[in-house]
Amino acid sequence: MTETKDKAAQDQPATRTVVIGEKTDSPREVPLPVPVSRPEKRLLLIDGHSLAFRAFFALSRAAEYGGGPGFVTSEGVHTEGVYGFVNTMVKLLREEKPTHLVVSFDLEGPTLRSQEYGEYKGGRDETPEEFHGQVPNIQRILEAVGIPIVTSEGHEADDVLATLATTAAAEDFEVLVFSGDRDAFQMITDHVTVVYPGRTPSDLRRMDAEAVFEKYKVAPQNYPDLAALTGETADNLPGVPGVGPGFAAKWITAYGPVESLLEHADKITGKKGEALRENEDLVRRNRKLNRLLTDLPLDIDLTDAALPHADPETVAAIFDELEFGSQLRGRLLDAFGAAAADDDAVTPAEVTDVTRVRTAAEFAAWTAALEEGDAVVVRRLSVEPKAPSGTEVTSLMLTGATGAAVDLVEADQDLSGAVEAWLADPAAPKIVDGLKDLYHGLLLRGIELAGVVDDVQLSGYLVRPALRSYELEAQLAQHLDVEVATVEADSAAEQQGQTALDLDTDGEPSGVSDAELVRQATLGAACRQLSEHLRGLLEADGQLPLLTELEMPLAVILARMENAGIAIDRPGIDQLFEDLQQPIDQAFELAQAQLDHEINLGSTKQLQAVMFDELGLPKTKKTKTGFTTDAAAVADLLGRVDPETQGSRFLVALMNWREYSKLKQIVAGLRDAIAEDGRIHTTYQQTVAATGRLSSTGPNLQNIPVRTEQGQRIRDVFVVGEDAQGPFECLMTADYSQIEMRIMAHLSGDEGLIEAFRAGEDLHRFVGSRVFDVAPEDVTPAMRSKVKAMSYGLVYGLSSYGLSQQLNIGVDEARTMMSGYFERFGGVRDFLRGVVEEARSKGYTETIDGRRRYLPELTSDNRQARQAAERMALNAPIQGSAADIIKKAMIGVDRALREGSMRSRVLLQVHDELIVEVAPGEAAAVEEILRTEMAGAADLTVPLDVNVGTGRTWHQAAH
DNA sequence: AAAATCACGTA
DNA sequence: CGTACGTGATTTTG
Repeated sequence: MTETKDKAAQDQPATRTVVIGEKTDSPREVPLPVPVSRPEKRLLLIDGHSLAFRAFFALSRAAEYGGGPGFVTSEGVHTEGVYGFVNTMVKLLREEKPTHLVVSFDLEGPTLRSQEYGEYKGGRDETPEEFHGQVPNIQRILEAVGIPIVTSEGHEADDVLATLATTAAAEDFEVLVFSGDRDAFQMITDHVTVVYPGRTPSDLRRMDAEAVFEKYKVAPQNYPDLAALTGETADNLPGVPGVGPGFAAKWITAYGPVESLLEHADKITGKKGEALRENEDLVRRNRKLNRLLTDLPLDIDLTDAALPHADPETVAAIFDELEFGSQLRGRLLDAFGAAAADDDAVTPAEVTDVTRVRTAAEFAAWTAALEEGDAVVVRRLSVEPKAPSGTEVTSLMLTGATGAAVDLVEADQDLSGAVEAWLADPAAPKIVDGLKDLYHGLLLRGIELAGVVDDVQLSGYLVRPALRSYELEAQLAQHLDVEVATVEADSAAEQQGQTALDLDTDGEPSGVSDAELVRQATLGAACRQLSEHLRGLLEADGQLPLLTELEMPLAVILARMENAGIAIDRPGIDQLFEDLQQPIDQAFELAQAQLDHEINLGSTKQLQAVMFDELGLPKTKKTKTGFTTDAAAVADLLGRVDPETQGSRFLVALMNWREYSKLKQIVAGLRDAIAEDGRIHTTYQQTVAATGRLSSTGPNLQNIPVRTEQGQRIRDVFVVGEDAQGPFECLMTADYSQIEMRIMAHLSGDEGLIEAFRAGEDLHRFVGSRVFDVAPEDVTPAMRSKVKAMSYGLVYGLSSYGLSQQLNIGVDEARTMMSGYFERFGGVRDFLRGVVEEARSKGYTETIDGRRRYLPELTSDNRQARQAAERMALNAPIQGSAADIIKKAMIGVDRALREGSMRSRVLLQVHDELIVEVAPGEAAAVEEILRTEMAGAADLTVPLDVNVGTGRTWHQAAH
């Protein structure tokens, strides 16, 4: 057994020193201090002018390249520097996570240095006209956010920063200084690090003593000595002619800093020595000028520099004036909302007792040490931190009270057998972090997994279904405020080397370092805590069954579906791809023929210029960047212009080009996704949709075209395939008919709707007859389609305006229609109202089975945000209940297929549809199962109607 | 190079 | 000024 100890303490390198004045009588050791880390007391100091100026030039140049108007408001105010400043500041906050922040600016007027040396910073180009006024705007933003600005009459920002850095370091702050002036390097100590911008202001480098020495071969405190010798062009300080940084560093190493060096100037031979002796005064003056002051009397208390909470409204007002977008605004507010909140993160106790299990005996010993009934956390232990889904599991970290790392690839038969038996043992409780992926990854090795009692991704998703990520570390931060430090890059690399050696000598498994093992075991332990925490929340809200009876069983089914994939007709898809090229070319040429210059039909920007300027077509709905050219707008324009015009011909060509290009793009994507087994294996995302739906990626098989004839050709290349036992008989599709409207009927209890479904009539005809007050047989197709649009629209929170747009009718007519609808189906209206009301007071909506969606925006002061949340509140219980129902159906279908020992298997789910690959002779039984299980998945006040079809292809199987 | 925007496919 | 998604091309921003 190998126990690893926490290496961090041993790895602390002794402070390096460098010697200067080697050739003098009194050589000195100068330390290269190692930066301290004070995550709870980290002060960021920014040289405001320096940052603004760099940002200004970077963005001016970008604007010139782009040829666009760049950063100018409609009033002609330039904002390059302001934008760049805020952007970089936010980036600094995100990356460096300071707890305190101060910005310093130079003041107008003379400084000590310019009095000393009239040409100081002379010879610079005039400050560009456009830059004027940008610093005051930056200061207004800083004031609005509440960030202290410190200046000092007669001194430069760098002196202010140096003074603050010194004061703060004395108070044990970790200080980060953002400055584009290399003179700032002299501030570097163990407590002070300079963040120095590279070519662009956002390319930031942390310069500590080591980095300065690496680059200039002198310790930071001697950087000014070096600069005094070489001169500083930016400050208009000439240096000793012919002396560059190389020689300067050599001299300093040999003879010490400027004063000492000049005393020994006679010892330096050659032309350069001569030059030095001739320029002694110059060097002394340079050294005097570049010395930063650290004792200015400043009027600031560092406790006032704690990161403030920005007031969104004040920020919004200034941003509006400067015409900045919402992205930057959001990031700024995020930085000042989030930064203050996460500074008290807890570091969990490390699990340092980790065994690299190599034999079955070792594994038995490890499992024997487990407490009876205690769940073990099982996670992938991969070298690649983010392996794509559907990759084999090669190694595992098992965390109980202690950790066990198992390399499944290197394991001998005995060990494999023991581990596999344990993994498959339903009586050995396990907690996982991503059941579907783990199950799938093990399945690829033929390993069964059972006994899983919790998946923290799924429980996290049920608790908070709208998070961006359910990655373990994100959830630990979110729920437990726990942070597990990453392994330092160099110590990791070092240890990698060690294990690589081990591998050669005594067959050490997996190239994972000891430090990384400790980290992974620690994450495992934290994962169990998270599991307990989330379980408590789910229990309290009565949502535990959603986890244990819905999402977890489903994860296993999804893993098998992903693993199965769906067969593709190779020659068919190749043929289809080729066939699509000709109509694309033809449409392109037709479009091109209407113009006198080349066009890229894929460029919205070019399309806008062509359509609205050159061809003079009427303006469409506005988008953020101009006018829309989307399909609805193009169709609308086509109906309004003379078909004999260039404009009309162009639009027709554009529509065709888009249709065929889109299809070709989809076909290309599918073709590229075909695996070696001739099948496409999508990945289902079980934790992304806020409503509880699944989604499908890589490729998305839930948005394969179906509406157009060409689209159906795509569904024809999805074919019945085979498995190890031979070919299957056919594909079978089963879908719910109008499931969302049925849920609406159930939830609303509206008698009219319920009657419609119970009678089994055509829903839209039935509703149409009520709304338009005619007999069902007198409902015209036009009436039917209007009613259909409205019924579906209601599920999405459609407004009368939206309905009028959709149906191309007046708002008045739409409004009349809607009130007519609600008059006949009052239950629907009451339900929709009630849903929003209840969600507003409770803060969340619920599906029939209790799946929640939180909508805090329902009480927002911002009307747009509030109304958007209201629409989500209308839709979430309906869409979410439908999602729950088909998930239950999938579990039922799977169980029934297994109980019947059938070979047929579910391949795909498309929200309200299942696609099954049917084995020979099983078609009738499978159809029966699909109908029974799908229809029986929920007990609503209306029946669930299921349509089933079969065929050799997905298209043919549709009904 | 990464992020945002637009457009468009599905339920 | 209709919900929920994912993908790809182009443009913008850095």
